[in-house]
Amino acid sequence: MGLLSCPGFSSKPSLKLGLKAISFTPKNCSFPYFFHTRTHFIQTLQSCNDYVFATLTHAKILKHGLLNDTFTANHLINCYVRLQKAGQAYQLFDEMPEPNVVSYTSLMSGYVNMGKSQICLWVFREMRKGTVLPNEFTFATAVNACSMLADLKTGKQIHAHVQSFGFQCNLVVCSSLVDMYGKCNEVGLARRVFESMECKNVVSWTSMITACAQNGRGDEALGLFREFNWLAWEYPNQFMLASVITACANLGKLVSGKVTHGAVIRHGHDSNDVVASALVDMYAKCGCILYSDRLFRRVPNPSVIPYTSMIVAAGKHGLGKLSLELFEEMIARRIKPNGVTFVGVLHACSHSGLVDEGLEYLNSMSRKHGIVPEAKHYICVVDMLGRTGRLDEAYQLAKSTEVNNDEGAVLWGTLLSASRLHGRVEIAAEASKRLIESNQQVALAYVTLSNAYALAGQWENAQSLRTDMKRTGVYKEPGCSWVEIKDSTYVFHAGDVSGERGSDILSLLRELEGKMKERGYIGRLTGLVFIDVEEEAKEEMVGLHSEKLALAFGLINIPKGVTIRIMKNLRMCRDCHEAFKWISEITERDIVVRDVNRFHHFDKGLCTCRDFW
DNA sequence: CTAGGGTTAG
Repeated sequence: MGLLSCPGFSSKPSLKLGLKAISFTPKNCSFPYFFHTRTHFIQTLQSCNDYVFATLTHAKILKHGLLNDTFTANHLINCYVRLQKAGQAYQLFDEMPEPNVVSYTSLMSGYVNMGKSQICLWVFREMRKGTVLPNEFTFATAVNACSMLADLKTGKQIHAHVQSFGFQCNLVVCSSLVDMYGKCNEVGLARRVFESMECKNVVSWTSMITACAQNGRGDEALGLFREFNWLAWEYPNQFMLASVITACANLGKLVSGKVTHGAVIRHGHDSNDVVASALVDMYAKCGCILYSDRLFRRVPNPSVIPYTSMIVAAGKHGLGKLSLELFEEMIARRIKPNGVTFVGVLHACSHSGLVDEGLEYLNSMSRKHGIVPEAKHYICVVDMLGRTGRLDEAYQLAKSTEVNNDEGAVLWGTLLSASRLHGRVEIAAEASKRLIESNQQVALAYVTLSNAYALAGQWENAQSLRTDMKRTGVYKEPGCSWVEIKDSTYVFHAGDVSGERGSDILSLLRELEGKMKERGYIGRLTGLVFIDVEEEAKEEMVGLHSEKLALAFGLINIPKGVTIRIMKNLRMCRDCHEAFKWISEITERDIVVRDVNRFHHFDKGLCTCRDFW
């Protein structure tokens, strides 16, 4: 046993005094001194929240010769784990003569809680080499490590393991499996585990709802929530509500969002930070930035999470200055920003044309805040430079950014959109090449590049790309928009004016355009440029066309006072936000604009930021 | 003694 190697007490003379030294007097000892039995040690360890105290207790346990006792040592491991002392926990574990399943599991959960899931899995593998058998706690922890890492392969292996050990009916193990599959974007597999469960509780329902909400299946999430409420076995808690609000946000369902907000208040979760953040985000995504602001201002002591949500919300609405003010306010309050906060700040700069400020913030990240910029930050900056037309800088930065395959797709897709927007064909070609090579967003790469060629008047190139696409069978799935009116959803496909009331819609759009012009808006709702090479090409060019159709459709059919929701393909920046505000005023209706697609529908048609700058 | 769920971005 490496007793003396444990830090904090190796040189303490009292060690040599032997057992007699245990009769401390209250005078020279500020902590409970009446340690005669194992139970006392354990009670002390369970309530111990101080590292020095833990070390002292460790020393005493050692003196009593209780360190070889697995039960006592396990408590000590847990104590170190609670104090985030991975090194101490591991050392102690390593010196145990007979670690049992609890020792292993405690250590594993310690690593997961400290964000070292990889090591957790290593401990698990080590355990499997020995004779100690895992139990349901061990599996839950190992699965949890896989979800943190989004490691589907290992997750599946452990799932198989779970079955061979007969834990496939365990509530907690299954909940963590549902969560793991959700985090790995495998909603189908999550659902399968969920359906197989004989008994479910609020946690397993939350895992399933979250799996849907985080994978673009908001409707399914809301359906599950409805089902859960209908069963009425348990009340939804703050975790579940936060996920449901996220689902509403992603669907642009303002009314459902408000209803959920009501449930939050009824169940007394309105003081919860994360719930408040989800609400701030939801209102912003549903177009109600004023509600976001009001809500945010009511959070008593906002942590980094509500601040970040609000920074992002303001940025989304083109209120870059407000985002930056919030950031500075946060710093002044000594709240530490995290990586996501900077994504929000950079994103806000990007969408308000605050390029120099944005670059300054990027530089300050590691210098002032000790956060090393990652690919996601560089992607924001590439976007920011690209939007303003500083394509060469954007390209240089993109080339020097280290990315994995997924990040690469976002990075080069961002650059591709920007170069198309500014007619930089050569950079567009390079970006498309990289996208196609990485085997991601291939159709988008083809279509966008082809459009870039077409815009630059290089028709042969545009045409040959189209031919290539046909030959290789690459197909761009057409996008669509939808508008929800009461209980019905009306779906529109791009460029489709052929509907029942197509001509009505067009004439109404012209009328609206006229009214907007009167108020000084210089954009156009109709008459977008078609560069018609193939049918799918239209989609790329007229992404917003369908919004306008949806909008017009709504205006024609809906009586006053009904909420119209228009979704898709729109990134809010100052000018388009204004435009919609005007439309909203003119028509006396709430208008909610939602972006459904994850990738690259920046600045189409109405939302051209160049005009603003 | 050890276990599961929530926010923010692209």
